[in-house]
Amino acid sequence: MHPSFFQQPTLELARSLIGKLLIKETEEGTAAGIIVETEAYIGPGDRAAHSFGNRRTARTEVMFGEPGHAYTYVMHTHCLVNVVSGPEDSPEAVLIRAVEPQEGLDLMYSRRGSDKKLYDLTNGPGKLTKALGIMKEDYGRPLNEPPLYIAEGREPDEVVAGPRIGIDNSGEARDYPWRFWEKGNPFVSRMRKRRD
DNA sequence: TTGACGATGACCT
DNA sequence: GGTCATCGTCAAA
Repeated sequence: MHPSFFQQPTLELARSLIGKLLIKETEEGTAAGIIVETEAYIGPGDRAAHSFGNRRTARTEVMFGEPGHAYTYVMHTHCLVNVVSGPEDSPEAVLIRAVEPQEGLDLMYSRRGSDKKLYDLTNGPGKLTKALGIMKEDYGRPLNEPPLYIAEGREPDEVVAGPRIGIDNSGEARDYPWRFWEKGNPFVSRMRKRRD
């Protein structure tokens, strides 16, 4: 995508990313998937964001830079990937939560396990990074050129919004409808129990 | 230097 | 429904 694509407001970008293609090239080969689920994290006023209150650390540093770069983050035994959004000094990002396998299926199976069901390859933020070969070393990489980039995919079906997942300890931010997904797509991650 | 803590996933009952 | 693996990050000591 042209760099200007990433300059739209974070919530619009999160919605616009649905249907786009996320591609990772490695020595093993290329793997790519259509983005079907995202979540927006708008630092300054979002308790669920790592950059809440403009918190600036080595980890959140990339979010303070230009949009369109990768923010990778290690969670337990997994790596998650975000698209940095918002202008410079606005620490915002969009988490890629799920993709639909598009290219490099053999690679995905070898990385995730050949016994896996197709839908289980990439239907979660930690799963898709492993399937595509995205690692913490991708931190800060520009997303408009190889080896990690986003390109036109297909026109998504109906895109709907709802509360984000896995942030139950984030106060009022827990209920913000900042999660977007393609309605009915079988590769969207499963709903988790929420405290209500 | 240390310890508490996850934007998760796999596996078990 | 629940447990736990396993490690980088960050703030406090």
